[in-house]
Amino acid sequence: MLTFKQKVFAIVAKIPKGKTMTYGDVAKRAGNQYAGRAVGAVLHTNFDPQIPCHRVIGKDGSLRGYNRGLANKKRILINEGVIM
DNA sequence: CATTTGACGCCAA
DNA sequence: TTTGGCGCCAAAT
Repeated sequence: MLTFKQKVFAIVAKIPKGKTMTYGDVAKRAGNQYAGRAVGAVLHTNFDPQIPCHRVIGKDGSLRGYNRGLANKKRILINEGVIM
């Protein structure tokens, strides 16, 4: 049985390049439709550069946080073709 | 074990 | 359109 955060990591790691998911979406996939906050908390605690958490953004497309710097995250998203 | 905190999301004013 | 408030969850202390 994977813990919530393990699921979150797995899901985030599965996000295809050039694509983005909202925290709520990930939460829903992780098993809880209302665990958007928890998703953010999990990603915040995880400092693994191998986890493309930069592809996880707010529901309305707003960047929230990033363990490597928001500016970097923004840059990466643009670089991957995720333009709003 | 109980309390606090935060990278959310939706609704009402 | 912007601001404020409420509900929800898991991790950290």
